[in-house]
Amino acid sequence: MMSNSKPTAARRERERGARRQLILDAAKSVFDERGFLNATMEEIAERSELAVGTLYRYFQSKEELYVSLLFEAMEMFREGIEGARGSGGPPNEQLRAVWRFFYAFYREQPEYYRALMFLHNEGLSDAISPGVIQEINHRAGVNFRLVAEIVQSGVDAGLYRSDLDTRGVVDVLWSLLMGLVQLIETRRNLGAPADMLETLHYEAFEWLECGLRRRVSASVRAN
Amino acid sequence: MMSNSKPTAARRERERGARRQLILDAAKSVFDERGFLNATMEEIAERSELAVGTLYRYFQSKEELYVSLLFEAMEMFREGIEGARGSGGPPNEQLRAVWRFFYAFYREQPEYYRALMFLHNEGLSDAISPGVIQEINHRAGVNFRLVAEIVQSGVDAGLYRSDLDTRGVVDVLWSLLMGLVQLIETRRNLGAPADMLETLHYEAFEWLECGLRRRVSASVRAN
Amino acid sequence: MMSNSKPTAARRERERGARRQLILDAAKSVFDERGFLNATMEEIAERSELAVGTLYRYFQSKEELYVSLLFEAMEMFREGIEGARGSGGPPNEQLRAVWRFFYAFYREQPEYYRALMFLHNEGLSDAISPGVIQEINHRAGVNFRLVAEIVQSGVDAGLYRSDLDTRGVVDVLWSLLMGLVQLIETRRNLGAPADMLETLHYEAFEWLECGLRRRVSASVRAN
Amino acid sequence: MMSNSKPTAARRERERGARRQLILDAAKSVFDERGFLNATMEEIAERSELAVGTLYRYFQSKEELYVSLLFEAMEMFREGIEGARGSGGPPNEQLRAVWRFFYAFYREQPEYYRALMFLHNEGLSDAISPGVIQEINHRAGVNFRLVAEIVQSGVDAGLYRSDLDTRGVVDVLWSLLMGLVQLIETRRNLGAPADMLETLHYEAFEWLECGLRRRVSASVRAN
DNA sequence: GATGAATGAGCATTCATTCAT
DNA sequence: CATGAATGAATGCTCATTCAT
Repeated sequence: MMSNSKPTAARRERERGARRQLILDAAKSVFDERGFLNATMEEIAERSELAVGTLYRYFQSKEELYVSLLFEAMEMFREGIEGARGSGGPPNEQLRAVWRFFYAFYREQPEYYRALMFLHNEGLSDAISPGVIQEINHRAGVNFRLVAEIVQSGVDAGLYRSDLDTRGVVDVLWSLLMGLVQLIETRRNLGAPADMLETLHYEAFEWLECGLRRRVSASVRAN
Repeated sequence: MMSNSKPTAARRERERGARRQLILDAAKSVFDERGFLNATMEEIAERSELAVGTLYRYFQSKEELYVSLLFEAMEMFREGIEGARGSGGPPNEQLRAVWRFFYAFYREQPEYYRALMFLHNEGLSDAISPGVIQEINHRAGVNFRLVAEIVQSGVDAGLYRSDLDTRGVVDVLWSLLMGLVQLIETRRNLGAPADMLETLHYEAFEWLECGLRRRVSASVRAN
Repeated sequence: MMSNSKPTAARRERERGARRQLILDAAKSVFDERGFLNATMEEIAERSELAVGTLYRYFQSKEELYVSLLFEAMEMFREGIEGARGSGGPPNEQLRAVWRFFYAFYREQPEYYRALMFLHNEGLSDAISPGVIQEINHRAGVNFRLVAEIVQSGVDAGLYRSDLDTRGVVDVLWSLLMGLVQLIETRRNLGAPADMLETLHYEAFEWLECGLRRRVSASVRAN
Repeated sequence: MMSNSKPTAARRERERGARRQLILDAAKSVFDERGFLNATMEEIAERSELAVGTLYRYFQSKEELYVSLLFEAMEMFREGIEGARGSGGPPNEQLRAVWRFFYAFYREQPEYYRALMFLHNEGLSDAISPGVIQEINHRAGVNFRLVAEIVQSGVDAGLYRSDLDTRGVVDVLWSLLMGLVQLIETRRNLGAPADMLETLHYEAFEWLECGLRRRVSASVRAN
């Protein structure tokens, strides 16, 4: 019976988590609407119905708040990847499913991709606590590893070349994804024709995936 | 004959061009050192030994000045691509040479890549005159077309699949390049291990290029 | 009999005093390290292992906490003065001993001098409870009176001029001390040469003390 | 004839100086009313009818603006000292005149004394350009030297002891002045009786000055 | 055309203090 | 009594851009 001897501590923990999420939700909507630079901490505070100072009790800086959005994004990535992996199909199909998920996720939540690109800013780590950076690195590592395991299972199944650097394959897949997103958005930004992302996205995968496969007989070589 | 009826006009034109270049050179060095956000128009003015106001007679805004750096970058890209194409080797070698050039150019002038990524910023066109955007689009189009012609020549030579969307191939190559650069720089930024760009870069091309080739006999298909 | 009718009350009193001292000790070390402006109540709370709110149950404000450090400083002054007085030497030696003590105390605990100078801030009394101000005034009065008694004993012994305003003498001594400290620290702050405090301090006393003495015969007068 | 070839440059220089003085005047009145901490750059801007940004084109920081007030204060000190020196009286009278001037100046412009005490703040130099610190040091040096020359002339006249460290004498005089000001203002601040500054100020000088004099015959010595 | 002094809106961040538990 | 999360007002400073000369 003598259970929950510290009811306050537990509730506090819960409330802290809830409030943190409240801020993150407000932040997501503001950053989404205005972009990082034009977003103001004041608006985030208003939208979360908290005081500005409270935001800073949960996040060290505007940058840290922005980057913290990636925690949930990466969690969703993980779920998507595990979903693709758990589908039970052959490894190449799993990989294709991951790729499709990446694309679908981008269409649904493009702002997360902007936050991902934000990580590219030099000197970012000055504004963010080491713990957050560590967490980002950790989650990214987990996700990359999950996809690498799919590739590895393709190798094990004799489907992919046995000399593949599976981690490198994932890096390349990810790079291709981010690069495509960037290209398409840049074109739209500059008013250049930017159609066909879907097709391009699909084909790019096929081309790349082809290079991973084990050859039964040589393909045509010009030299 | 050789009409020099307007010597002043000609000289003026020349001086204007020289001064414009002066500004661009100063801008490049400042943006390079400080990044776009931390660079100030005042420092660029000082370094070009011109007045701040003069900068605005040549460039509509800080953004336009930054983006204008891409004119020369794209010219260098063009030269690199034409160099690869003029090497006389087979199309796949030409393509590989282009890819190597991209990499080498990044190593030498990484700041141009940052300016390229800058184009991704939403709402950028508000700060830039249409002419500049047009010029960027034009030059990009030229370069993409040049590479696409190499791919096409590969198709014509029976080396690449005849159903290739050559323009799409170039988009994918370019996306892969930019994505890799971004990934590597992000990792460095976050203190994550970020070695092996060179190898990765090389392999990524091989994998991708493989998917472009015409198949003599089918490779292993799992399903 | 030994009434322990209110053991809790007594213990409470003791605990309250101990906790108060705990806070003062933490405050001293924080103010010492950071200075008044850069010190935060939060850090003081952490270092005393108490909650921020608790600090405010003992001290009305940050200012009051800072100024309250002077209680112990003034107690130490009192001990120093009484030590000098109890040495049994002639009054002028006692006075010199006081002066030496002032100097030694500054060398050991310069932060107390900063708190003393802090009293100079206009509008300070708004942030401090009257009781604390009263206590400061009281202790200062006691100390000044003690020194004044030494001067008076010098007068009584025929050593010092009989028309001396002994209280004024002490004011001047104290002012000279504080002024010297300020001058030396300002010079150090501005990177100006600031040597010789010790010598200066010593000589200043001799010059001043000389003016207090009863003249047996006139000294040279120029006019 | 060909005179004033650069009238614009000259006028600009003049205007810059005038505007700088405008700011200093506004700053003096605001700092005077509110004290350093409660003064805001915005109010100084309003009162000088300039934009906030303009203030920062003339002064690097709020601190630098405050401290720059001392330029004019020190100039007034210099004039006062030279006036005392030029009075033609004997050295001790000149010194007394300097002392009286110090006192009068404090009564008229007590805010300058607060700025002088401000120099005591640790870490001040971080907020002030080296040039300003240098200038402060320079002007202070000039003034101290001028007073030291008076003392020296007293020594030369056989009035003061020949073993005097004249520079030290001035340091002590200055310290005594600042210490007295501080003591009196502290007392007023704490509601303690703080009368008699004038008398005290006068007597302090007499006592101190006495110690500088050459003795014709020994005064009473107790030991 | 060139100049460069002036502009001034805009914003992240701090921290002493409160008060519900 | 102790707690410590929440508050939110308050402010120094930047810097792209303009425009009178």
